[in-house]
Order: sequence, then structure tokens, then C-alpha cells
Amino acid sequence: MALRFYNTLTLRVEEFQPARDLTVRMYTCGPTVYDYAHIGNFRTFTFFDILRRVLRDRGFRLDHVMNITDVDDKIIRNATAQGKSLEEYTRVYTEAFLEDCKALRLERPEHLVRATEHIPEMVAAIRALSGKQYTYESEGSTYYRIASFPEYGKLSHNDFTGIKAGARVEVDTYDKNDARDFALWKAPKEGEPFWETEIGKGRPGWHIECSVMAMKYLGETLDIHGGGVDLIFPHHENEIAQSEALTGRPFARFWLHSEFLLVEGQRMGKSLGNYYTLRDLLSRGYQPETIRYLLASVPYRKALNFTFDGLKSAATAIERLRNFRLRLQTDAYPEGMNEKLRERTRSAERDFVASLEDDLNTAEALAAVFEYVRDMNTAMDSGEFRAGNAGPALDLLAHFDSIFEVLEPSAAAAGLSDEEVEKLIAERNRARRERNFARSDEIRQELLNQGIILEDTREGARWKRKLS
RNA sequence: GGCGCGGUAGCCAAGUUGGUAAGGCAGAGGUCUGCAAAACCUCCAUCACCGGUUCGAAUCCGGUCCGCGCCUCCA
Repeated sequence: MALRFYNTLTLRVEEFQPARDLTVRMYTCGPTVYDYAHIGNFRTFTFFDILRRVLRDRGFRLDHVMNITDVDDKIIRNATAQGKSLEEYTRVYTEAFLEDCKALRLERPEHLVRATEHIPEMVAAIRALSGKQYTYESEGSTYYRIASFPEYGKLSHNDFTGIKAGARVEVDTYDKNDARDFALWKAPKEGEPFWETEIGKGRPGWHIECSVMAMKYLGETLDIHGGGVDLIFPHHENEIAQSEALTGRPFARFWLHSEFLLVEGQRMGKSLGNYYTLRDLLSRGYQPETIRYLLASVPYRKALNFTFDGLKSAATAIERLRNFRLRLQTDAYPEGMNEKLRERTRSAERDFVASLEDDLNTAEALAAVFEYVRDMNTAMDSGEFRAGNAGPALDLLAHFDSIFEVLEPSAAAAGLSDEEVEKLIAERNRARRERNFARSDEIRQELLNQGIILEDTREGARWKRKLS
């Protein structure tokens, strides 16, 4: 089977192929760095990450651009209030964002680009649009005239032909001819930072940066453009209007959007007290891979209900996989190869891949892995498992982890060192040989208090660190 | 109101070209173990509701109810 994605443009699942060669040209909307990113943001960024990994797993090369919006009204407001320059203000959150991504094991796109580093390109694009009569000026700002782009609404599937100029209450403080028109270039208000350019003093509107940076690095037509569902309108609709007006060509072939994240069944909001940044969760002791697992386990097109129960459940699920891997690595099996089990490994791998190819059905992909794990554990218990089956099984786990990446523990928090653990285990082994079970259990409990779990097996005691 | 997405076991959630419901977590009972842990086994849903099509529907059609998102900044 081939890769298929649900395309917002057509509202259908379609087979995916890059337009040219095997390189996927992809643009995804990144963060606006005015604050720490929250888990809702990371739901979307985790989706991008899974998308990247699956594309590569299916043999494609990636040319992926993600923007960092480091100039917008909120940033200006906050920076001004703190008496900082834009650069000074956004640097903190940009770095925090990159750290968070790293913690969540999100791959870095080939191009991570900042809006403020592309002002000249944006100005050139706006001038080109003006040359084609798509714009008008008002009080020093430049607007895009939507009436001149008949296809407006094709992504959000809205029909705007009935909307009349002035029909809506003016909510923006800028003067526009039509409520749907949007700013390409905003004139500075008193005291606001600005760029001095050929189209006047000011700063870029939000939408133009994505059009410009996407096309600069990837060409006129992208294979994939991604973002959260809330960006479909107006952001992505406006990107299409700008880009296609400029080039006369389709801006993106596939539009992929991730659904919202809810917290305990409710929309996350600061006023509701259920607003969490990644940092909030980490400081509560949850491991990054636990969060990553939870975010990745629900297919991206379904709203994800983020709960603390869910985190606990995710941690336990990961432990099940880690236990299996530990067992593969530490238990001894009879020599040889069980061909039936070998074939079972192949079928699990096929199911795993087929699920991901089906519009990134991560839930089904996980099911394929867990079913496989159960079958292999059963085979181990019954003695059918052979030493030769361990390699393929570990390979399958590695394949799984090349997409989900949750098997390796994050840097251990402070606690006992490996050596200290081994020392205590040796002492416990002596106690057990002497059948001093009281002392033996005492040591086990002591270790457990330190987050170390002991398991006695035929090959002796093995241990692991508990995951939260 | 328009556009879009949903309503499957206690929780999360897969399955919609129709054929008698994946998986994870939690729970109950077993096996194994010095005791545990891990692992395995067994048990735990008729798919929001109503009607229709069909030999047969969670899956198709019609209707109803409910939830969420976008329609103004927002992943």
C-alpha cells in the first residue's frame, strides 16, 4: 500500500507522492515566540515529527521548513512593556522552544527560519503583489484585496461571495475596505518598532512570512503544508491568496491539519486553570517520553483529550515495551530459529507500516506492536522462542522506535548511580542465598524508594528505573 | 447560521468499498515466584438515539440529540 493523507483541500484521503523526485518539500507553521509553548502546540509539533519520520521511513527525503514568528502584535506589546528589543524578548522563548523540542525528541527541520530575517523578501513580495493590483494602501499600511482573488475560500470551503464590504463591525484598528481583507504590511503606531523599507515604515503582517519563506526555500509549489486546524482560516487561506496571486501556481498540493488538544475534556485556557506548558509537566516529574507517547498515540486528526490519567497510562504502556526489550536482551534462549515466530515478526512489521501509511494511524500501529509483544512473550513463556528470534525482534522494536522514539529513558534524574544499584543487588543476592528474605526484601524496597525496580529471573536479578 | 471534526467497554482509543467489535490503561480471578516484579491465561462493550435498506450494519440511507473547532488573534 502507498502512503495516504487526508487533504484539507479536497476533504479526502489521497495517495501521496512528491511532485518531483523523492524529496518531500514541506512547510509547517511553527511557534510565535511570545511565551513558552504549551502542550497543545506540542501536539501539533509532535504530529509534524511523526510525519517527518514516516515520510523518511517510506523512502523519501525531506526538505522541511518551519518558521519561527518573532514579530507580531503580542510580541511587540510584551517587549515594549518590558522595555526590551524584539530580539531580546524573543530570544528567550526561541531558545526555550528549541530546548522543549529537544526534550520531546522532535527532529529539527532542515530549515528553521525567522520572520525577522526575511523582511526584504517580504517587502519584495508585497511590491510584486501591488504590481499585480492585488493590494491597496490605507494610512501607511498595505492590504490584500480579497475581492481580486476569486478562489478565496477554497481551503476552508467557505463561500465568501455573499460577504459585502463593511458588512461586519470593524474589529481591527486599521482601516480596511473589506472585512476579509488582511494586512500585508502594518504601519507602526506610536512608539512601536519598525523597519524602514521601500513600502514605508512598518512591520509585516502575519501571513506574508509563511508564503515568502516557504517559496524561498522550497519553490512555488509545496508538496505538504501543515499546521493546526485553527490555522485553516484565515491563516492558510490567506497564504494561498498571496502565494497563488504571486505565482499563478498551486501553493501546496497537500494540506495537513492536526486537531485540537483538550485538557480533561475541556479546551485548554489560562482562565480555566488547565493550561500547561511542557515545562509545567516536566516540573511535575513527568518524563518527556511519556508526554511524547501520549501526544503521538492519538491519530492527529482526532481531538486528543490530554489527562493525567492518560499520562500515567502512557508511562505504563512504555514500560511494557521496555520490559519486553529488556527481556529480549537479558534472558537466555535455546539456540536456533523458530521460523513461525520469524514470520510473525515480519507480519507485525507489515501491519505497523501499513497503519502508518494509512494517514498516520498511530493508534493502529501501536496495536500491531503490542499484539506482537504479547505473542512473543507467550512464545518465551512456552519455550518456543529461540535465540535466533531475538535479533529480528529487537530490529522490529528499533523500527518502531525510529518513529515513536520512547524506548530510551531520558537522562536519569538524580538518584543512585548504576554502580550503587549493582552493589546493593549483590548484597541482596548474598542475603537471598542465605535465605535471609527479610534483608533481601528490605533492600528491594530501599531500591524501589529510589525508583529502581528489581526483577528476579532465571538468569538472576535484573533492574530498571521506574518511569513516570 | 455557514464550514469542518466527532459521539465505540471505567478511562484513552482502532475499526466505516457491510459479514457477528484491535490495542493500551485500570479492575477481577488464575499460573509462575521464598514473597514480589515481569510475563502469560481467563473474564469485563453490540458500537449516542430512532427509523429504513439488506440474508446480514458500528460500518449504507433518512431523521433526532449531544460535544468540539473555525468563521476576530490562536497549534
